[in-house]
Amino acid sequence: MEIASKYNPSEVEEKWYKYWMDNKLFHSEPDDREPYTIVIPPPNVTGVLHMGHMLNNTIQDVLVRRARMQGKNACWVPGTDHASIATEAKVVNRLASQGIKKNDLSREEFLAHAWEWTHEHGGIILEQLKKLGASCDWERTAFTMDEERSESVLRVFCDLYDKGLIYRGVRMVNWDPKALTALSDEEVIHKEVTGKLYYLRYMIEGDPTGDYAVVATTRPETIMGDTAMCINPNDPKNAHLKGKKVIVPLINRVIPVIEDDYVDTEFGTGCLKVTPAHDVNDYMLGEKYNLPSIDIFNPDGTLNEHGAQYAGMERFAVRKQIEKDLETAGLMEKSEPYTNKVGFSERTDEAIEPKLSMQWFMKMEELTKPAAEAVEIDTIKFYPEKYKNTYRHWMENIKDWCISRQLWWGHQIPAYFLPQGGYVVGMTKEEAFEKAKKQVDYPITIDELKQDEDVLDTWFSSWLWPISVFNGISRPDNKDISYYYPTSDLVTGPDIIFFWVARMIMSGYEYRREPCFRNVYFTGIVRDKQGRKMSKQLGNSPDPIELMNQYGADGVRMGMLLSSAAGNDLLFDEILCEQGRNFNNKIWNAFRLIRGWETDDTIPQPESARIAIDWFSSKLSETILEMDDLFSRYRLSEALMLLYKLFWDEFSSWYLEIIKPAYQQPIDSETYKVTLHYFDALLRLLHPFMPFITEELWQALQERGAGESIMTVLQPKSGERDKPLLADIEQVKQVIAGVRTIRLEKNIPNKDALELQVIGSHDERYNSVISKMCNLSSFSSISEKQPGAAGFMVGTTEYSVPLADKMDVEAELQKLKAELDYTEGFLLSVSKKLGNERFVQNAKPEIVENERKKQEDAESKIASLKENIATLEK
RNA sequence: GGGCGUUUAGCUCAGUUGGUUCAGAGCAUCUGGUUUACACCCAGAGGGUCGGCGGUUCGAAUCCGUCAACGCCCACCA
Repeated sequence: MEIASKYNPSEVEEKWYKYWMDNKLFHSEPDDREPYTIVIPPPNVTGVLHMGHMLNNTIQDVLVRRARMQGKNACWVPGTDHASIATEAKVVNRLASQGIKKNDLSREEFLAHAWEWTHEHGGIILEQLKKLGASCDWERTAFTMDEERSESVLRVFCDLYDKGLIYRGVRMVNWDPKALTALSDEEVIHKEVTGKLYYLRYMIEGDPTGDYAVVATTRPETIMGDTAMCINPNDPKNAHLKGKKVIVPLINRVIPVIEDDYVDTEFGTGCLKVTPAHDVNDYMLGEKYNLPSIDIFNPDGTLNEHGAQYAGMERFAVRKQIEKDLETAGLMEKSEPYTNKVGFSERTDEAIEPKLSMQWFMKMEELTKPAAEAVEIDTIKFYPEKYKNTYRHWMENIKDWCISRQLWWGHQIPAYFLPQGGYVVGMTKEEAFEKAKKQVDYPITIDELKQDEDVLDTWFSSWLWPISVFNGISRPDNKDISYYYPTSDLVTGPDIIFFWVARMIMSGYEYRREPCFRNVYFTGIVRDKQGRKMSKQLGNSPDPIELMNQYGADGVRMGMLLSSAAGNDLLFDEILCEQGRNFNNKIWNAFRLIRGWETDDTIPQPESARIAIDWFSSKLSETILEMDDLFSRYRLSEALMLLYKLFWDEFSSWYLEIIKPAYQQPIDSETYKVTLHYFDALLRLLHPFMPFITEELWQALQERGAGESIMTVLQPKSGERDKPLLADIEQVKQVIAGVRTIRLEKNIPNKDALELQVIGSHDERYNSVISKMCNLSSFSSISEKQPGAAGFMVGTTEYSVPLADKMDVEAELQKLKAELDYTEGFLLSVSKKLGNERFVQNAKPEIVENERKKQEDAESKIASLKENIATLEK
């Protein structure tokens, strides 16, 4: 069979993915095995795959495939999120490009467009995940707005309402004037903005001298909403204002001066304008002192009728205009450059307007108790652990969650307004009607009930995800939820620890009385190699599909993993995908080599092959143990690197080179058989990381039955480890490397056989290996080094190769002297240590013993080095 | 303003309870090598005052203090 010298991923990837699908190898049903469950962090339904998804899903796939190969019943549930605000924004934009305004459409018409968009773009991302090799149970694909998940959301809403945990009320909320909706605190990003601090003059009412107070503010456009001025009662410099009234500039409205020690006397002039409708703190002052509240903004951020002459203008335009007008009127004392933090909408990047409005909220305090404890006592473990702090801090300072959004795309709130005020909450309109009839004492018809127009925050459906994907809300005792829940691992980014992770933990305890997962692995953020976040604007994000076409899915998976030290941001560099591709090729070619050998039953197994087999068996066991440890700590990057070295260095460069028969010679069948077995084991270890190439080669390794797959065979188990043998072979490698170095330095081609001489203790057992790897003509033990020989030391044993005329005495002397120098220095430091009585007394005996041995070894090494130098200098 | 984290080779990172020749890995670099699996390769080599300073200790990359730089999260000082 002729095999290409380069691995071509595109030929095999599609084939095997289809094979896995056709044979339903990703599908899971409850059985008596131990379950292993992951729910995917659902990507936006209309999103496209980016590098963050690549990383996240590669990790999940590695974990799932490994669990499956450990004999667990692995189930990875895929799905998508309706992403209320993001999707609605996209639909609005598309409509706008067609000249249609959202307001011109009815709710039903708009939703029809939104569903059309969803069906058009939805699921693309799931198809892209397939290209990556994701072994999701596609039969379980869920969508946060499909029937089942929607029912879960409504049920939970009604339930929490009945429990008194959901309430409706007027509160100061974060208002996004572009998206025209309220947002939760978590959706607001505070950014530093350089602006101005304006000092405004508020004339004192009835003061004959024309005296005034000066107020410092960053938002002069809100003066129309002022309903008081506040000073600190203990502030002597403003004491004269006590009990006075002042006049709001430009609009000449009279407002009282109130006193509260909230005011910082050091800031500005110590006078604070109070605008209860447009500032959170002012709102609290307003509540405390019963001040009127004047809302001067329309929902879109323009000024309303309270904006006087500025009505209809946009808020930032007003700021500029009012600055001029104040100057003209002589009411602007001064302005100075000022930097402060302003909240922006996470989605629209619009400056948030604090706004009083009627919204639905969820009480959080009760829910946090079991959730906070679970993480605190490691019932749910965080990797890396540092995020426990972040989590704890948020939990301890939690505020009620604003869950209503003034949008259409999402789960419409199941609350129904009654004709004469008030409302009822029910799963359906019919249910609500039944409740309404009991609640009111006047006759009503079902048509008089009007459902709340608002929808729920997207995260109100996501927070149920680990339960709702198994229908555990609507049918709490079903077979799936009982089997798969609690899920095992969650893989996600730390940026959604509050949005999602924390809330899932809460809902898990509220609805299942159990943790929703055992471990949370937080990935880092994918950045470019200069450390910049990947973004569309910068254009620094490679197209994952392109990458996979270029390097193969396995290559890209490896590239992602290699760069992702657990919990750190990763600086993605395409060169790592190249490394991944090269590794694929290495595996491919090792296979070609093995596959090309003819076997012969009649030839005996060479001694060197027998040693190599024993050694590699131990090496394999050792690696498997280390892998287990690394996986238990989610150090996937290191686990892969370990395998990489095992395959490339230990297996290819050492094992295969030792057992390799001479050119066009057959190999003994015993060695061949074991080698195939090792190769098989390596493929199985590699499979979670590189599913495609390992399946391709596993299938090619021997005849396989229909539907058989490497996916479902077990991981190799670690066996006996012969530690002395492992150590011996490391010595042997050093001897071989020593000879190779001599060849390189003296320019001796590999085909010229060399004589190797040894002075001192040497283990004869491995001579066959050394001879083969070094092309030796003879191996002899001598008592004194010959003058014309190049040498090296391994431990305290000296090896030398007689070179006759090729010898460069000067160079050899220099080398020896340098080594003598180093060893003498080393001996000095060891002796010093041993000469220190306190060391000998205090250090552990084995440490001291070790130092003694080091001393002896160094002394004997120095002796032989000196001897050699003397011989050469003759 | 508070909290957390990071700082080790040119780059990206390991380094568990302080002690084995502990200063490591991969990549990159340099040198030599192509009829005999793989140049997407093989063999070999160079490269670091472990961010600075101070302390504890017989002994510090590791523990403590302090400073610096960078990053992240949280916070109502207008």
